[in-house]
Amino acid sequence: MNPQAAPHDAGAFHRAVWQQVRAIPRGRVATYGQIAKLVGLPEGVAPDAYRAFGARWVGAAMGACPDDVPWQRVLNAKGEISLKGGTQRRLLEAEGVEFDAKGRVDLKRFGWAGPDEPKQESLF
DNA sequence: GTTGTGACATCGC
DNA sequence: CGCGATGCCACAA
Repeated sequence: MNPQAAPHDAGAFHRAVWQQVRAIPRGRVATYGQIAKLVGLPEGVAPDAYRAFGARWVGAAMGACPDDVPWQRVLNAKGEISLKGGTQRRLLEAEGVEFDAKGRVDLKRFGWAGPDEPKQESLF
């Protein structure tokens, strides 16, 4: 159906994003690009376009995500919070995520490798 | 229907 | 490592 139309199911896409965000273990963070990649390429969307704006669609989905979605665990590629205010940071700190002086998280340490990565917490 | 902006990523300097 | 510029889709006014 919709061989070429495939008008990018925003509803299904948003849902897929939320589902993926829910998979992020506590005390772990993921980037928008990571989530976008895990969700996969929506039908009818060019890989280039997805690479360029997929992460943004994820962010857009976050803006409408239900409360049961740990949106706070989603950060940008720099490991920093895009939103202003200190709400998100405080929520992450409550989970054990550390921030540096620049307000950035060390993705090498708290970055989520993905669903392939076991939920173990061998941080040390 | 056009214009503008966005919870970003990547490349170059 | 930081900053600037670019890419390109969807949605709101």
